[in-house]
Amino acid sequence: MSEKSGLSIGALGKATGTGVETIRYYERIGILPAPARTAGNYRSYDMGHVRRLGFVRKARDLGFPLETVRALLDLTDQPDMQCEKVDGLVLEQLHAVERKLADLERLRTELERLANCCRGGHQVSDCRIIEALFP
Amino acid sequence: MSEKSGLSIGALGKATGTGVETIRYYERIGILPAPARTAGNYRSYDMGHVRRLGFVRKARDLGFPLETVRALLDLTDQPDMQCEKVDGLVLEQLHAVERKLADLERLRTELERLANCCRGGHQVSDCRIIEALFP
DNA sequence: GATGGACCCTGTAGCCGCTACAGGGTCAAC
DNA sequence: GTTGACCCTGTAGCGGCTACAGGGTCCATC
Repeated sequence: MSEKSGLSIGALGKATGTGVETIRYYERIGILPAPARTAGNYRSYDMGHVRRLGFVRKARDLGFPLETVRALLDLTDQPDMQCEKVDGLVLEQLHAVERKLADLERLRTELERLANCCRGGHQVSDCRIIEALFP
Repeated sequence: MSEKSGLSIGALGKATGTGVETIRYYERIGILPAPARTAGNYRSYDMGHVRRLGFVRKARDLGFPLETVRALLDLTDQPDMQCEKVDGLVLEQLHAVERKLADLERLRTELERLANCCRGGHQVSDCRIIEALFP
């Protein structure tokens, strides 16, 4: 992989903390453009790919679904657009996270109650957790 | 569906708030035992099924993975066992929920920061959100 | 007894975002 | 020339459903 300083898929993976299979997957679904190939048919990535994949990783780490990542990438490809849409996508994701947080907090409360209603030492036939789970 | 007062799959679904396809799926993977059949090959459920599926629904609503639900069901089928295992499974799920909560809270903080660093009115080429997402 | 519509049956494929093979090819070092 | 690390394509699997397609059954109404 030394033709004109391109990165191999493994090197790109290391540079961005992404698995090789994931990179190929991103290419297949059009998140990452297909790179040039070497004579031996190896993928050869440039710095644009590193940057783009880094963007994808960060957005994914923030929980953005791939479709939203795709939309964000489309926006970065149109630098003259107004950026309200970017803002909207981020707020939408923030609200999604807040909804999930609220759901999980309810869940935690329920599970704490459940855990406290029986602390072992019984037979299953007598266990209040099991009782509580039956409707 | 009036042979000996059995419930049809649709009736069981309504009684437990479960989709018909989901019930068939639970049967396929062995979460719900296969019921009797009518002369016309319709599934015919009894009160044991209603109770068991209700249990599954409640556990699923609490976020228990199906494999854990299966383990809980196995325990209810052995009423003479000590119930420490039940307690353990609940605590494990509680901890899983707490881990997810911590992750999501970090995410929310990040997203709030991101949302506040640009409030529209720019061009995408100038947008600090996009900037912040590039590594 | 014919018809219509609501329900049911099986089997298979799709969703998301990867991940893990199988069965091969390529490349650099020794 | 042989090892061993990497790469290639293609396909299948994960969890937990959900959505068909292409049929069969049941019951009420005419």
